[in-house]
Amino acid sequence: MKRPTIADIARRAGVTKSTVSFALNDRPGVSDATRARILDIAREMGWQPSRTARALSGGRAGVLGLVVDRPARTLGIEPFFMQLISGIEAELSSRDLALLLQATQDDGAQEATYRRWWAERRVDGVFVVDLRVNDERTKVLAELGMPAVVVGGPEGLGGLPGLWNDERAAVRSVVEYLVALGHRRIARVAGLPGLWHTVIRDEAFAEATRGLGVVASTGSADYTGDAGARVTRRLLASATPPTAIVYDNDVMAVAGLSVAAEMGVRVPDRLSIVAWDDSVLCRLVHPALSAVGLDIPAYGAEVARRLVDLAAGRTVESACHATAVLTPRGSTGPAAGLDSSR
Amino acid sequence: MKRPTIADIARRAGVTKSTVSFALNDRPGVSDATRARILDIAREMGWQPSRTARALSGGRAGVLGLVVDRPARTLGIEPFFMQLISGIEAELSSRDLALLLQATQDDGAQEATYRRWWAERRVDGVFVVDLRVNDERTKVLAELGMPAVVVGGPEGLGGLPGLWNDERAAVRSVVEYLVALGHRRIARVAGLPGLWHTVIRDEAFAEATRGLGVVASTGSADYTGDAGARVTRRLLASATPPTAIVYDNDVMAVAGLSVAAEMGVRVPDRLSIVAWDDSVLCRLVHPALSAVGLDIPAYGAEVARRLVDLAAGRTVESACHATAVLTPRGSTGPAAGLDSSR
DNA sequence: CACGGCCACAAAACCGGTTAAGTGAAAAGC
DNA sequence: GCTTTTCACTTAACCGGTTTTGTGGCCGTG
Repeated sequence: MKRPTIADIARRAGVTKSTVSFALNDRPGVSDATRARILDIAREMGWQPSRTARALSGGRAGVLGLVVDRPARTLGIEPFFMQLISGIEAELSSRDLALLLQATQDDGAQEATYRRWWAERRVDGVFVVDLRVNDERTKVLAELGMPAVVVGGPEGLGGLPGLWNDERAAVRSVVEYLVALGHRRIARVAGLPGLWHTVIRDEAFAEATRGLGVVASTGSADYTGDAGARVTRRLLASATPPTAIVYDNDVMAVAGLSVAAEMGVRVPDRLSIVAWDDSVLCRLVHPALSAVGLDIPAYGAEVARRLVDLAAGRTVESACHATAVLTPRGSTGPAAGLDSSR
Repeated sequence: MKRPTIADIARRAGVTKSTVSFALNDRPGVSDATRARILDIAREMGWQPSRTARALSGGRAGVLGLVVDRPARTLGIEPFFMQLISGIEAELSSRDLALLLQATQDDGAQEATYRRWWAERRVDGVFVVDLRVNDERTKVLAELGMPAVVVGGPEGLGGLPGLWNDERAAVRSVVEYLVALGHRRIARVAGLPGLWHTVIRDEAFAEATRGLGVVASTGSADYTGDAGARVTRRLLASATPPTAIVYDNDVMAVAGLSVAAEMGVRVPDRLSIVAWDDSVLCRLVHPALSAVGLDIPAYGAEVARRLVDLAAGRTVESACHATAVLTPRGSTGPAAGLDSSR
């Protein structure tokens, strides 16, 4: 059987489409008796509003978009995204909105996707992730006047509202924790150099270690296990290896742990490891990794709420969401070696 | 500035909407000169078709849906889904289709989502993942007449077309590999009991080990690291511990490896470990895990092609996609202990 | 009693496309 | 030379809602 439309209901109820529409949308101008009758008929016929018709008429699609720019094979491994997505999802589905997902290969394709989506009126707004230094996307979005919320900040937002976490405070707490354990040679394995994310943590790390008598070094990687392993090997093979390494994500930290095992460097006796982005992964390995984490689904939900507001025409301010906290586990301990023997 | 519509183009070109529509859709009935003029104007004005208008008029949404039924926090950790999704995405975006994602909490919600999407004409079809024994979803989808392709099979498809991998052959190859290495006590740590996936592997494992003088045992888990660790502890603490364990996913295998390290059971000297679902995770740990894997993005792409065909009204047959292959790495080796000393 | 206001509903336009049916003029056919 | 066909385009309906404008009857009021 064909799906019922408001015209079908109108015919059965002996009224016109508009009356049915008013009744179904709880708007004044319909008598209680007629309204009740229409609602009954609608329920009986199993009517559901057509999303497309509403979208065409109302001018809003009821869909928010997310473009993720990672190669297919590495996309899966980082828990961050799926957790963010499921947080966003939970918020959206409770409001009867949908999430449109697209995985692209490069930044240019991402901008093209934004343009197309907006021109096609396919989405009411987008989430922007992986904010870069001098990010072209913010310009495109501002130019289009497309509602967008940046997952990140506070720098480089390009006029768009953002929601970020206090990276500086988190970095500081990690450094202080390690220094308290006696570590004086601390290395950091950073994520992709172009991301604001990385730049902010770089600065915060330099800042936090300054004046504490700490020899800080930063190695550049790209979030993949291979890069994390490579940098770790180099660090551990140096004449004065660090006694603690902080990794910019969990995947690299796990890779670093494996390299340590492979090179016979015992964790945490000889080397302490701290991972960013706490996830199941950190508790999966032995020893379990001390990690800096936060409630990512909650973060996603909050970001979603903001984009919903923005798409509905309300103004949204940029804000700091939370500060990630360190959960010490088996991979960190007192510094060993020369430093502690003094 | 407002987005241009075909009416705007028609006005500028001095023709009617329908002529513009014909011209833009490469349909006959328009002179070459007029067609060229219309195309020029459309390009100049930056016209893009409105998806919603097309969807309303044409009856198809240009969207395919995927409902994933995992708790937010565990969703992220398994690389399988993101890889599947990105494979699907790659295929869909090349055809200008979109993927609508929804994460639900229970199976009932999933059916409700299907009904709602279909009633709202929001999607043209759906992907069905995590097929269960006696899966209610297949009934609902058949009842709705909603195009759907099952990621899995060949059993329990409930009349829907499916695309699966040859689990039996893969299980057999793993068992034969381990037996060739001298293993006679092989354990399997299975995934969620309700999934067809699991049932088929259970049977295949029993079948493959039969008649080879192998003592086979299967422990039930749920894909989480915690469950994998728990079962592994139980297995290794028994009087006659297995010399090889096959895990139903990579996460549990990594957890198992950690438990072995924690209990002082050396891998692969005392225990060989094989993971299902090969991913970066397997190469991240030390020793790297021997794993059974396949090209999941390619699998996703093939599934997507099938659903696209089905949604376009073409008939689609169920089929076997591929057989996962074993990649031996550092976690497997010759069996040690009593068995090899004979 | 004439008037205005309000109520409940009808009529119709609109969103931006697609598509079936219709039309006038030129080209083809006998 | 007249009919028929073809071509190129127009008219108008349709998809399924929302929203603006119209309208007739009932009400209260001075």
